[in-house]
Amino acid sequence: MNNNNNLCSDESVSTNKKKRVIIKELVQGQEAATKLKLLLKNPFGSEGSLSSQELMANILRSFSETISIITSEISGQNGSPVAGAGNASNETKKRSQKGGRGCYNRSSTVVVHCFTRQTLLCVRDLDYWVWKEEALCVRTKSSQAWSILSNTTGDNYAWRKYGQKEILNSEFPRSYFRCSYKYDQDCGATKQVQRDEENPEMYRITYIGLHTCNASADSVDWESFLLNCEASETIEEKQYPKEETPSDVTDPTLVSLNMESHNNDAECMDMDFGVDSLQFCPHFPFAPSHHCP
DNA sequence: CTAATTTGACCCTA
DNA sequence: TAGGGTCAAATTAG
Repeated sequence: MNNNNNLCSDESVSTNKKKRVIIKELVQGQEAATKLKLLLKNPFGSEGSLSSQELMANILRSFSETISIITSEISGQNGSPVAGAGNASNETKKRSQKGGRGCYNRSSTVVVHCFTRQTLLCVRDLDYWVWKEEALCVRTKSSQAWSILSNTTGDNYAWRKYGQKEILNSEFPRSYFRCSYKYDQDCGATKQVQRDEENPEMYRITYIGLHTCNASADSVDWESFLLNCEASETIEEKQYPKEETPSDVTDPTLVSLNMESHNNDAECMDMDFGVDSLQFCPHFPFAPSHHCP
């Protein structure tokens, strides 16, 4: 009885919190859109004001955040971003009990999430992003997944590389990263990084799962990250550059900053992707939501 | 010495 | 059975 009450209460608090986040994001998006409108009237802007590209990035971020929250609510993944991810320590125990490597928990492997085709549809009008029309299927555990093209592998998160694979018919290997706090804080976020075939200077980065760790980037960090962006880094030839920690990220020349030619975001959002769990706007360079405690 | 990366093996899905 | 994702021992870096 008490447990039920507590559950209802927790659920109510969680729902209210999400509503506040949604409202906040929409208000921020609205403010950014208003500024953009004024900026279009006065292209030179005032000193200290954000550029149209930065404002556009803010607007997209707000939409992405809001859509992510709403869609995760609808799909019933509320509050537990990655099925199985929260059991990292338990899985470790299971593994050690079994005593073998690569022992998968069948019950936690539920969804094969294919999303490249959807991304292709969404960005097909962009000269800047040219996606190969090959199937990219990511084996996930009921997690959200989204993909970006960027000239840097760094972001505001700390990652630990745990694998690298040669990919069939692909010139470049794919690297696998997990959140550095996977075991400390049961964070199940992972990402895959691979040089783009057609633009070898760019990295195709696929984020899988949401961060549940306390080390996640908030919007303020993201904005400073965006505003402090510098020129492109030199890409190492032999290996991917080592992952930057949150303190030494210097080059976020973001994909969203190259979106001038894309003026059809509404179409992007309204598209019927045919994938129930699709929960992202692929234009946005970072994870659409990091709902950390 | 500790932490991070590399890399071959193992396992799962299509 | 092939291809890709993950593990963990070995190696390297700080």
